[in-house]
Amino acid sequence: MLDKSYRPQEVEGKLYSRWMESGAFACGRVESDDAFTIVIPPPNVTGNLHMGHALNNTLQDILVRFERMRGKDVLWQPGTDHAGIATQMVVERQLAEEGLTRHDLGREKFIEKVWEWKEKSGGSIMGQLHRLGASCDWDRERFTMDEGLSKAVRKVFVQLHKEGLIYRDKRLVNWDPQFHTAISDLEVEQREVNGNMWHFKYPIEGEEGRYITVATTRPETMLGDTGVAVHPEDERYKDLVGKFVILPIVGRRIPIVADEYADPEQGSGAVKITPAHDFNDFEVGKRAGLEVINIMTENACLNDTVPAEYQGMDRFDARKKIVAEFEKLGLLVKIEDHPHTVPYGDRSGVVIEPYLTDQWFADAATMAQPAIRAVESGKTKFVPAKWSNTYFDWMRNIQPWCISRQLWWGHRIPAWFGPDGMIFVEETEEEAFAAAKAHYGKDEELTRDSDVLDTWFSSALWPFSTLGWPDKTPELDKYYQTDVLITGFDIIFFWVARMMMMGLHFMEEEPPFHTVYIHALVRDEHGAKMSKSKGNVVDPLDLVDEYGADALRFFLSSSAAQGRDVRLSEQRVEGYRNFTTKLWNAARFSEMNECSVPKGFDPFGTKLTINRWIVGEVAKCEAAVREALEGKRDGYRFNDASNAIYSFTWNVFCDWYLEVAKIPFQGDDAEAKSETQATTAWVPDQILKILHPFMPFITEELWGGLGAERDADLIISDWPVYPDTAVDAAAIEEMEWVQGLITGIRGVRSEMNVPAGAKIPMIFNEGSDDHKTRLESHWAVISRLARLESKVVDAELPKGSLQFVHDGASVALPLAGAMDLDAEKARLTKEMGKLNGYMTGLNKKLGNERFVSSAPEAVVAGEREKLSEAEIKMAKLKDAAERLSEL
RNA sequence: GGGUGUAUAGCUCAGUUGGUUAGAGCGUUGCCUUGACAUGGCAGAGGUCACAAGUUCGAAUCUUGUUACACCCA
Repeated sequence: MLDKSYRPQEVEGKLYSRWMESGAFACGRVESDDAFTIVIPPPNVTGNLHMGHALNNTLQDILVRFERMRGKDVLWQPGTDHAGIATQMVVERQLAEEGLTRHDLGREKFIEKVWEWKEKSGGSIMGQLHRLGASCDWDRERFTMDEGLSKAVRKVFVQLHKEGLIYRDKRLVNWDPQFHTAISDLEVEQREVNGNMWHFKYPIEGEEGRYITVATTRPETMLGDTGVAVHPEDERYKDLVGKFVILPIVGRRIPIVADEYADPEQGSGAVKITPAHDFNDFEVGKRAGLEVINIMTENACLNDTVPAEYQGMDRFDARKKIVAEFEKLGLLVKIEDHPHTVPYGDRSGVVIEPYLTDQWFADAATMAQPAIRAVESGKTKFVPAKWSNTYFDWMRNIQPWCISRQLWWGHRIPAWFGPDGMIFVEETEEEAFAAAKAHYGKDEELTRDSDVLDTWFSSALWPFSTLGWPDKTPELDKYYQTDVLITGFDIIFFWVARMMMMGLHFMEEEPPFHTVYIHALVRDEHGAKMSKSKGNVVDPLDLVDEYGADALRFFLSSSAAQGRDVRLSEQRVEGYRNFTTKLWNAARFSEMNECSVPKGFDPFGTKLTINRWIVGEVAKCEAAVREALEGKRDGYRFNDASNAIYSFTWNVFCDWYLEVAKIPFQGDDAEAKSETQATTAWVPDQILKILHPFMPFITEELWGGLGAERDADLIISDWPVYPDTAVDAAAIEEMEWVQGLITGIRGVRSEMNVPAGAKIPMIFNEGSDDHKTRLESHWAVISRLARLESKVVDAELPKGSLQFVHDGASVALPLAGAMDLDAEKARLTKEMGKLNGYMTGLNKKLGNERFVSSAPEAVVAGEREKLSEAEIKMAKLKDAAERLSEL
């Protein structure tokens, strides 16, 4: 006998271990050519499970479990990425506690330390996914720094380099002065700050007393100015173009140039040009042939190109000193408040410095072309489709991708420098030496590039590197192209775009997935983004502890409507916990009534209407869930799927079927009883199957706990397939009629304050023969659920009855002296008023010549039908009202 | 500044190609400890579908504009 309620804490761990040990999660378990593959968006190895992961992985698990039950060979590929900066930070912080820096250890020792950390505490998020029930193929777990994946990285780098798609260049990059590394545009956060605009006067050479005023938000960079630009059309400065200014403090003679970058409307219309420290200035400098003077060190302090008293100074201290100096010199015109955006490193949180260095770049613009075409042609489609615009926008304006990082932790760039600076890019040191020998004609000493690659470079290979590429493995053959990538919109650029580029380039132009499903952000209950600084972060594992993994999962999937953020609501999670209780108790009911599915039971050949009806409802529910999860129509609709199984289970099966089934259970018709017992056991089995992808734990527990003999765990059982004959439309219509009658009686009773316990008689008039047959055959159900004591058909109405109309028949509940006449009159009047409004609308519509002539025939006929039904109802209500008035 | 969205019941949200008396969950009100379940049952109240114009026989749904909010990019 089942306990009174479901206790997730006691079963989740046990079931998860059993699934893992049984090999249920493993790919290749079934012989099938039909593969279904999802690669997990690899979380940071330093990461912890947050709500976004919970949503992301719940959705993946739903599809994976669904397709697994449908007999596909499913691979859900798990793993983590090595998170260059984040991981290096974690380990450096540990070292700092011992008073050490990574430089004290040296590169090799430090990397050893990182690996130690990774083995000991990295990837804890993978274990946290177990708590959610994620059915990944854990035996295949990968890490972007694994040897196999590193081999893929080297091969890709070398090949792209040979194809000219990776090159070394001296360009301005986003420099993180804390981590001493370049970062990509995407790792820079533009923050709105309330800054200032300083206006400085620069004296014109040879024109005593004449100045040109420039405005800047970054005074300290003036030390690196090598020009002043004005707009070529700007009349104010036309005569100055070609002349020079003497840069204050520095004393450098720098030209005034004409360039359209200078905006005459902005400030004074003249702009100082610092090519080494500003992206726009760099371009102007290139056009005008200006000198490029780097004035900073990698710490963003001033270097020895600046006057001695500034050397070694921090950039922000220098700013103050420069401004003070200008003021002293009488060259400070004014200081304005000026809100503007400032670039910050998303990891370090410090202001990013445009910095001129040698870096490796990938030619993203070229590689983006096939990736754009793949989405344009529909080879890969985004769900919701609107995200393809975001993708296109970015891809069409893509900048060179800076792929080198001045870190120690990561894939070291396979490039070696010869004594003369010649670069040899090869997969191994031996090959590099061989190449050098071929080049120089003798052995030469080579130094390996000390930089590593951007983490996303290796993540971009994830859909094929995890399958064994560059080796031609059977897995690669079978599981690539993967099916759907499920991820958040925030990494469309970081990851999706780059996987597309790499996949298309290295996998014979086959994109890595046919569908990209972009899910929403999980916000807090007030709709605010969750963040550590706000302190509104909810730990999904706390919710799992309290309500069970199934409740959290169901909340997430039922909230995952396309294109809308998920607002966390603990109350709703609780509601889905209640749903598990409901399901549990339905199973208990089945058990208490000794229900089981006998051998040879044919659910589609039942005799009783109630059974034919519920079997059809099961089939309808299955179809709704399947269509929503197949994703063929409108992408994946997790909320629709969840809601379909939820409302079938609760509002159809529990609320109606189980109540109705009590009749045969308590009656003497042995045949009816046994058929209903079989059905009452069969339906929950179907619910367990259909619900399993969403709520894997309780469904598996009930599957094993209902005393039935099972061939296999639910997780690997077959998804149900029903014949077309499963839906008996006549049975459904009949039961809906019965339900409508019961609901009608209950409504009138409740509204007229008939005591809930009172059993009352019913007079049923003017019904069709079908109605009468139904009334007769379902009387036991109707009388029980509507609490009726007797029925009379086509009889004289006694004075004082509650009345309503059901499907054209008149239903009266005689209460004799017990009823409140005025209340009943008021009720009927209200009812007629409502109906009248409805009929007015219909009449107006049907009276409109143009509606009748231009609307489809079926629509017009439908409206006529509605009207005639309403007219019949109205006539009967009027009768009832008149009869009341006679009293 | 450019772009993309969103606006439907007190709250959170569904509403697929234009044809419903506009739905759900939560909350709320009344009744009910009825032999699966009070983490429950039954019934009810609650909406000018942001605003304005337009297309159409017909608009929550399509078009345009306005307002508010959100996000992305500069």
